[in-house]
Amino acid sequence: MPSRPIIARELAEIFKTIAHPDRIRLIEELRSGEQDVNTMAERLDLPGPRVSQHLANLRLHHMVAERREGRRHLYSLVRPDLADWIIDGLDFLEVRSSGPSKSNINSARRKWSRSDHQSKQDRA
Amino acid sequence: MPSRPIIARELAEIFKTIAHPDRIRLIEELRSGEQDVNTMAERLDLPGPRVSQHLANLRLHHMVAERREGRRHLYSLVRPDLADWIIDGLDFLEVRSSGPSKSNINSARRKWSRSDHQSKQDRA
DNA sequence: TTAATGTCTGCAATATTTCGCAGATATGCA
DNA sequence: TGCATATCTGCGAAATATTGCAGACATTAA
Repeated sequence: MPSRPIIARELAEIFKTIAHPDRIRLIEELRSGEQDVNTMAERLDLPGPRVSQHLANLRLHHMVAERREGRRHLYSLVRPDLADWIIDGLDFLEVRSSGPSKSNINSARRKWSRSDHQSKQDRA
Repeated sequence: MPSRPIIARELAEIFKTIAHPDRIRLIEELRSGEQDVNTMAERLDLPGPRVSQHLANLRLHHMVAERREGRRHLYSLVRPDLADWIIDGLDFLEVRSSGPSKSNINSARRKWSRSDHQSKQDRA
């Protein structure tokens, strides 16, 4: 029974599901808690249908859950620590001159990490 | 300066680079140390050129390093803990009936994790 | 019912990845 | 030099992913 190739396939699915800038931003956005589609679309400056599709993708892989309240669809992370694990990937950012600077990375890590979440001017 | 979208792009690059079953198997294979292309191709039962291309992809993103010894090209992980981080992603495997069982996952985690590396019959 | 709001789906165009294979390059040995 | 071994590159076909947009659906309020 070839369990390793199977596990590799499942892991690849997870990575593919996450491997898009918009989806990563959505996941990190949801770190601060449940939000509806429109709010996220505005905050991330993305067209509504696109946000919707990305969320559908994430939901398909059980990474986010949906809950309806009136006409709004509220999404949340099934496993909030998913956001932490993703950020941990920054450790493996290739070191090259053209990339974001160390300070930018650390600032992103700080902004996105664990506990600090003001919702207003942190989208600079 | 929109640092968050930039970081999200870089993270997405990392995820895309890893998001393929063959590449994940190659990375986990390299966990036990430097190996040449042919050995990996045989052990993973993949065509040589394909292994070569995947490794070139990983090298492009500085995840593996190449060293030549005679006519063989030896590859190794730049950051061995990359393999651990990838395995940690198993935590986020969607729980569905058709997926690999919990026991399979844990067995894979055991096989692939930290310290145990016999090289022969662990490809079952 | 009608209108407005919030979100989703379908579709077609485009872009990106993956794959297999033929042949190129590079090294070592006779 | 000529041949075998080890690996790489190029290229076209096929599979997937992404995007924008038009319109559909569902909920609420008038």
